[in-house]
Amino acid sequence: MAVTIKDVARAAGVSAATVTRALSKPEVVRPATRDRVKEIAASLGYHPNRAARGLITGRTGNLGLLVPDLGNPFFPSIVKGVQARAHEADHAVFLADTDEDPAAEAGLVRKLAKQVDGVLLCSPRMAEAEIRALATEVPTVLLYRRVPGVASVTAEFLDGMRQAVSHLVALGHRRIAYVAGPRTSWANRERVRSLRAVTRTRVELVETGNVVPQFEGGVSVADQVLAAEVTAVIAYNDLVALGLLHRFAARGVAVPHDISVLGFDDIPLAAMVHPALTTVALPKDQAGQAGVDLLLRERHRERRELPTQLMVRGSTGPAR
Amino acid sequence: MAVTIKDVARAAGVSAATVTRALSKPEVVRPATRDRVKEIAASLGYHPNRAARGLITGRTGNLGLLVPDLGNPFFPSIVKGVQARAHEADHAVFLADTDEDPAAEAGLVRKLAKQVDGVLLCSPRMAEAEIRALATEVPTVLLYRRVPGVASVTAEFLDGMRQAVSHLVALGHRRIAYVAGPRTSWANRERVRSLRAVTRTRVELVETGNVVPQFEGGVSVADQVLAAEVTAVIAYNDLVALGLLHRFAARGVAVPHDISVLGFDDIPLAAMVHPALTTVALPKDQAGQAGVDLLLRERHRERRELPTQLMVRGSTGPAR
DNA sequence: TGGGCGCGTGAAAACCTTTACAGATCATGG
DNA sequence: CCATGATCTGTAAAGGTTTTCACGCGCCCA
Repeated sequence: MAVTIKDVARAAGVSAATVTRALSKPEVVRPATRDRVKEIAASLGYHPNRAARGLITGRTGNLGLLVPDLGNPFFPSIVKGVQARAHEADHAVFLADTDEDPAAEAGLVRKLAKQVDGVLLCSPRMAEAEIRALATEVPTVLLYRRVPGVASVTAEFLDGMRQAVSHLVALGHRRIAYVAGPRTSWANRERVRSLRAVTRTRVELVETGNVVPQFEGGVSVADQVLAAEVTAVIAYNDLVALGLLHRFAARGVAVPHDISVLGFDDIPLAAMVHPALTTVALPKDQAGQAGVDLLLRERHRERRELPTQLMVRGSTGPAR
Repeated sequence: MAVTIKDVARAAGVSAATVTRALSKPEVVRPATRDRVKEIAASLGYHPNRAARGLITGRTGNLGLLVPDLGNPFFPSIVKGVQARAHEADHAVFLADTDEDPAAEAGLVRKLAKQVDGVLLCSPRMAEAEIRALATEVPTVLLYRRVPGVASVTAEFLDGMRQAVSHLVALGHRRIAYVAGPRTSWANRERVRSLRAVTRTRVELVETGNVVPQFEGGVSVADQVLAAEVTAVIAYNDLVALGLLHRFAARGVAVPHDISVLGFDDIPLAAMVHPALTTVALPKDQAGQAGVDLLLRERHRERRELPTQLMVRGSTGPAR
């Protein structure tokens, strides 16, 4: 079986207490003893059993991370950021994919709650009350969602939207469509709000119905967008924008000549297609890292808002 | 604090032993008692502390999953499959992204090893000897790699390659390039092997140097491929193929008119671009699920090989 | 009516670690 | 040389759960 602290203690001729001290607070044990214990522990390949340690310290060294859909390349980027920072801090991360199912979220978190020091909820779709309840049960940091009293990392949507609309306006666009994401998405509501604030007088805004935040969502709503006779369209996210692009191409609509398309997120894919997608880049790595920092430093109510950046590529051009 | 088994026991007027039995082996406790305990446990929101349970049972209810790069959409698909199956079996999953760094892999696994019932190594890049060593320390299942004596889930590369080459040959291609992936990738070696076996006499094969298995890898090697004067190119994976497509478009090379492009994996993205990518679909969800099954059922030496399927789309056509 | 059996339950030990507390050792100053 | 304090180490309890063992009760059969 695995080597325990007792094995080390016996081999070193000391008590278990001395072993644990030698390893976790070296300054309180006599140097000679400490070195001997450390050496023996190493030679035996001893690693403290984290479950046992967690039982007594109440800290597990684990983090939970919830994402709505790993199939959307936006989320893997965040996961990578979380991972990197968590591993630096010697924490492991539990990942759970909720498949865009709001009902599954709370249950998954509660199951994880017992074995983590905190959870990162990435773009959670559940109700605000639920989140608030959860936050009282386990240290919680929200990524891309804001709930009063709960720590969060978000991006400057308003500024991002301003950049996007200014860009389109400068290109002569005066009638713009917005393809809305999931009703349950805070980010979607936030984008709509920003968009309305930013377009106010300069631009006529056409809002479509809500779509699933995926390629298929864009495909399915593309014809409606064309029928709306706009010269530009802003999509809830890049995946939806790519869906639009796809359907436009199929219908022989030239981008950006006939219509300009603008996305949100800046997933790696956005730069790979033809025409490359103009999009508002949101912080991903940084958001993940900031989230972990907040969690580990126990900043339970802090809010961080990271900057956004318009990436101008080939899918936007002068209005027809 | 959290609700413990004692709270439930007290509330139900029974001992802790009865509570644990009512929940984990319901058949041994009197129905009336069992139902009452279950009801009270539920109303109190009791979930056993997994650390404490793990301490005594030696099972943690956790799985470890290692992937080389979550940024490659192939891996999130596998992760989703693993997740789904693991959650069904009431297991949580630790995810670790190694960033294509073979040196980091073993260390990450060893850190995880203490707190999981087993690990899934997805396309591990480390040396075979290292994997064999790891497999003696912790139950291990390999995904998309084969090592003697270690359980694994792979795909029928040979058959997939046969489908791909037959397709190209039928279209009149006689000189085909292969863009190789990482030298450390078993999948790459396997693809080369299959390709050589399958092309033997019918086709002249041109192999390029190794590239990173990403979009950039395809971009960087595209001009070499053109210089090789082939009529078709098979890429290590879809991402590389998309890189080729991108560079070809930039150089004004028409696909599939001037050159046919064929990928491997069938990531969701492959169907979203123009022209859509012809590719050999590898099982992703199923591979993940099969891996979890092998791990949980303790089939420590079993091998499973899942079928592959050529997806013919727009990027392949008759040879010029 | 009494012995035995089986079912259902409780008490206690075990898992491995950390930590508060107490004890031991040693040096120093009186 | 002893008392005092400082430094180091050991003992024991605690954390939440599962499991073994034993006990009590009711029932059946002789």
